[in-house]
Amino acid sequence: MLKAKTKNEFKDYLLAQGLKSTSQRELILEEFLRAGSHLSTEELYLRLRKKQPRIGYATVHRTLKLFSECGIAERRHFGDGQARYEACARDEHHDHLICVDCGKIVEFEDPRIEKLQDEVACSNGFAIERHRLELYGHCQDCRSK
Amino acid sequence: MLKAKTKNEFKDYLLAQGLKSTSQRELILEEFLRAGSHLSTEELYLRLRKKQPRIGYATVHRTLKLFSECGIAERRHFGDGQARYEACARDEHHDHLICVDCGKIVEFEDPRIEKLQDEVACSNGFAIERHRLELYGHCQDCRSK
DNA sequence: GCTCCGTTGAAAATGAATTTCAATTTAATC
DNA sequence: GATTAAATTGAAATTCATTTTCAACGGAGC
Repeated sequence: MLKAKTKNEFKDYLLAQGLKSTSQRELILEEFLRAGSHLSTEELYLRLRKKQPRIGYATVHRTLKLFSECGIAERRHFGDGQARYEACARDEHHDHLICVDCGKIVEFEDPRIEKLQDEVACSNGFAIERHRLELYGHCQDCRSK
Repeated sequence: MLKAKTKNEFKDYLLAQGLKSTSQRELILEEFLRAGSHLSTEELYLRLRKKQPRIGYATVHRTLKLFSECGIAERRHFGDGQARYEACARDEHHDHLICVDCGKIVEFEDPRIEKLQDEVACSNGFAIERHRLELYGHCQDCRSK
């Protein structure tokens, strides 16, 4: 199962860095994987509080940072002022469609676009490391309301 | 001249909104147009202070907000934690190449990419309003160092 | 000039992200 | 299981950019 694999990955990372495995870290990873993507620190914190009211915001924040350091999560900004974290499968990449009305986020990937990006970068003398593509608009549901 | 046109545009906008034309607003627009794009509030504020030491940060901030309301400037985030404003020619659009080493920002546009974006959005039921495409990498200069 | 009302600038407030620090917990070692 | 060194936790404080407040000021119509 994917989640179990990710959990092991995380433990390995902690071990390798001389960091410790704690009940909070396990709980946060568990909930992060369960909750689905694009959560803000605040949102994850509130969800966690329901299960473990004594957990601290700082711990959630630090643990999410750990996740992104070890490649389990990626930090993103979609323009509402909060950072959001999404679980990332290794070696995969996708971009986002964001509904400006309801906030829905849809993931997509398109190799043709990626190819053109490389082309453009190359002709400007750049070697691309990463990119960000976000399409903002109105989703089907919101348009038919 | 383009700058003069933009200045008139701004005055018209102020008039239309029942807002006032002030020496600060003129000065800020002047310097904004002179300074070239992708400035943060802080950077523009510091430049302005050299010419008019009594100008306030809040005024610069509010005026930049005005610019983006009336279509003279666009607000962007490139991931360094500060908003940046760029002068925008009407009906034009471009994307950005950002060097992760030296911070250089290069603008580009590619209709082929735009077309594919529309395609993707459409097939997901979205009507695009705007998009953001940023390519992060290493520029020629930084790679040859 | 007078008056109304928008603007300014300094300071305070906000909001998210991050850091501090004393108390606690982990995990390696005895 | 006890000891110990080092990492972690959570509450509170801090930081940093952004935004708002408010009293003094200034623009524009009368």
